[in-house]
Parts: sequence; structure tokens; C-alpha cells
Amino acid sequence: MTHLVWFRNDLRTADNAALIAACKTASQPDSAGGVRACFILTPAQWQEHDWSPARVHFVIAHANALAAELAKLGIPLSFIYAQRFSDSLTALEHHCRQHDVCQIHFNEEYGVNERRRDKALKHRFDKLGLATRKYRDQTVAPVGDILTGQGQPYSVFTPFSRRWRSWVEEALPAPHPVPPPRHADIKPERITDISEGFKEAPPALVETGEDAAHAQLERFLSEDGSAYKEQRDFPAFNATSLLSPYLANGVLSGRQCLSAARQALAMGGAPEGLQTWINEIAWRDFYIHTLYHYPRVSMHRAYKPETEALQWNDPKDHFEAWKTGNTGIPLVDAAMRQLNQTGWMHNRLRMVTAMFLTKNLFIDWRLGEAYFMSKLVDGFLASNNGGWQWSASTGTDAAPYFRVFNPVTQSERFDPKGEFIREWVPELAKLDNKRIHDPSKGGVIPGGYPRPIVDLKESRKEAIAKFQALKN
DNA sequence: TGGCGTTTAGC
DNA sequence: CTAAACGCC
Repeated sequence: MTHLVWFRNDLRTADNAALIAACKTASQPDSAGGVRACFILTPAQWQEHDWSPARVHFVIAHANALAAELAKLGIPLSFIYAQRFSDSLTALEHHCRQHDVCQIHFNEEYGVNERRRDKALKHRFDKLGLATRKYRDQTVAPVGDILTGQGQPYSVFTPFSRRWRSWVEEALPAPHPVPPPRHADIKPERITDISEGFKEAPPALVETGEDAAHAQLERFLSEDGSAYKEQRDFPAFNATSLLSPYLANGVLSGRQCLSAARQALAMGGAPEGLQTWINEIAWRDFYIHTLYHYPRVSMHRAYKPETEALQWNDPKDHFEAWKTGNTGIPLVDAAMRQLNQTGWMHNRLRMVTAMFLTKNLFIDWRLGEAYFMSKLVDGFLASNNGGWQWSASTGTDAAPYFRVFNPVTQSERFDPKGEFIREWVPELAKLDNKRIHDPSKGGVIPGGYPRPIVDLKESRKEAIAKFQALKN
């Protein structure tokens, strides 16, 4: 009898609830057996979920790395090819028959299609007499466990984070260990080809492998922690952890990050910086919890239903200019070009560009959300959707509709010397530190660089008026 | 995880 | 006169 671990959004051997549970169960006398693993490639489903080529390359590389790590532990990982989630269940059933599987273990995912798939799987396997075991492993605090005094999910981050922190203090969540090696000589399988439509990807942003992820975590935490709090909002400083690709694809868990950060705190690391970063881990949990409690946000629906009535502008040329980084607003263009060329964008700039699209251009946040997914190596439904709905003022703890970032002011504040703009918009490189934030204001605009496609002041007023009108 | 027009303290 | 501080959007 074999225990099968189905890896999906958890491409790691360390701190993996499903893996450790399968290994433990398999070594108990009453249900002893072997442990196998599988990963199902569903390129058509990835396409439908707007996965980026960068993310597909990352996932394939880390699926291969996982197969190699598991082989060292004596666990064979099979790659199964399907197109969509619906096909994957048939393939999985076939795989289970072939390998005499009695139990399948996996960690939960919370997108609506993933949930439907897992529900269908349980239904199907129940009929076959195969056991399905699922684990709440994606968050630090299990989804459903962080509720208000009234037993309701939180809709505002700050009270959520207070409850989350006290939960952490009480539960002291510790990462699961890597399971002990089982004795078997295994040659790992390997995926060598990338599916059509995902071939063209930017160069890898971070190194491949679980070890590389942990090395980067250690490096980040060993740096001067106070710099994170002071510098993280300045895109030119590269002061962020750059762990998001690993987190988004489960190479690293939030629990591992939190545990390492708490250890750094105990060793006397700069408390403000580390606490600020722990807050980001809480944000990640908050958005996953929100996705769990409100499946509609993964069905192209707004968290705040009343905002569904907004009449967004026809995207047309403005959307194209935004996507390609030709809006005439230097910081927005620099950010979009960074995204297009690297598959990653600095967090502050995600807010600035999202706010510009949804408030100044008044284009539907869903279009921006999908475009980000189609480019980001760290595209993660819960965080990406949460961030977009925050920016668009349609989400949980949303930015008040009248709080509209002025991208030029943000530029002056967070890229004061224009270093980030100069890197990504080279045609503006020669402008001085004042003019570079808004070249259209006085003087000659360097050749080829567009004039702003929208009036910031006017469009801001119009957006506020449209939100105001919702209340009547 | 603001912006902006207005008021007001302080020089 | 200028730059915080204020209050509304």
C-alpha cells in the first residue's frame, strides 16, 4: 500500500504538513507502506489562471529541484501531464491504480477552481474507496482560526494582525522537519520541456532550489534589520527580501519566514525592521484568509459588492500605454517596464501603478490584476487580488476612495534622486532631480517620451466623484 | 501603506 | 511671509 503526496503550491520538503503526515502514516505498523509523490502539469489551466512564463519557468525548475530532493529522501516523484484541473483527476486516478495507492495527502489551496477540483477529487476517491487527507498548511495561522469576538472573519487588517500576533504568541508555530530519509535508490524524474505559450520568459530573478531560498532568507535576516523599515519603500535601494517568488510557489512557507524572523529577534536583531517584516507575513495570511472566507474575490467579484456598480472606462489605448510603460508619468512607466522585463515589481510601485490604472485612468482593477498575473514570477492569487482590490478601493480594509496616490508626489518622495526612473526610463536619464518626476512641467520633453496621457488633477477628481456617487 | 485647499502659529 | 496643522475629499 502506498501513500501518495500530491504537491501543488507547496514545492518544498521542509515544513510540509502533507509530506510529513504521509511519511508518518506510512511508517505506522497498522498502515505501513511506501511513500510516493506526484506533481501534475496543467498548462491549459495555468493559461486560464493567467500564469506568467516567468512563473511557469520558476515552477518547473523548482518541481525538478523538489524531485531531486525527494529522491535523496527515498521518495520518488512522478510528473503527470494533464491540460486542465478536470483532466488531472482522471490522470491522478490512473496513477493511483498503477502504484497501489491507498491514501492521497495534499495541502489545501483556496482559489475557487482549486477548491472545486479538490472537492471533485474527494467525491471520486470516496467512491473508489481511496482516502483523501488534506492539510491547512498554506498560512501561518490556519484559515478559519482567526476570527473576531463575534466569530466573523476580519475585514480590516489591523485588528486581524493583532489577533494573528496573539495567536502566534500562544501557538508558537514551529516548522515541520524534513522527513527522515527512507532507504531507496531513486533516479529523479525531470521535466525538460516548457509548454507552448510559456517559452519566452525573463531571466531567472532568484536562484533555484529550497536551499537557495533558505540562504536568501538567512542573508536577508542577517542584514541590518533597521534598513528594512527605513528603506523598503525606496525602489532604488533593493531593500526588500526578494523572497516572494519562493513564497508564492511554496518553496518557502510563511511559517518558516516567521520562525526565522522570531529567532533573529531573539538573537537581538533590529526589532523595528523585523517587526515590520513580520507584518508583511501577516498581510499574506490576511489575504489568504480573506480568499478562504470570501470565494467571490477569486470569481472576478469585488469584496465590496456595492462597487460592482462602477462604470469603468473602456480600456482602449490608455490600457496599452499603461501596460507598455508609456503613460508619460515617469515612475509609473519605470515600474511597468521593470515588471515587463524582469517579472517582478517593487511593492510600493505595485500600489502606485495600480492606483494610477484604477483611479486616474479609471480602468477596471480586474484588467490590472490579470495583467500583473501574466507577468509576475511571484503572481499569487490571494495577495495579487488583495492588493489590487485595496488599490481600487473595492476590497477588505480598502484604501478610502478619496485617498488617491499622486504618482508624481510618490515619485518625489520615494525616488527623490530619480535613480529608479533613470534605470528603467533611460530616455529621461539626463533630466535633473527635479524635472525627472514630471518632464511635461516646463522645458522640453526628451524625444520619444510621451506627454502624460491623463490629467492627474482632473482624473483624480472624477474618480472620487464616481465613488461618491455610489453612496447615493 | 494621502492629497489638497485652507487656516494659523511663528517669524 | 512661510510652513506646519487642519479638515474635507
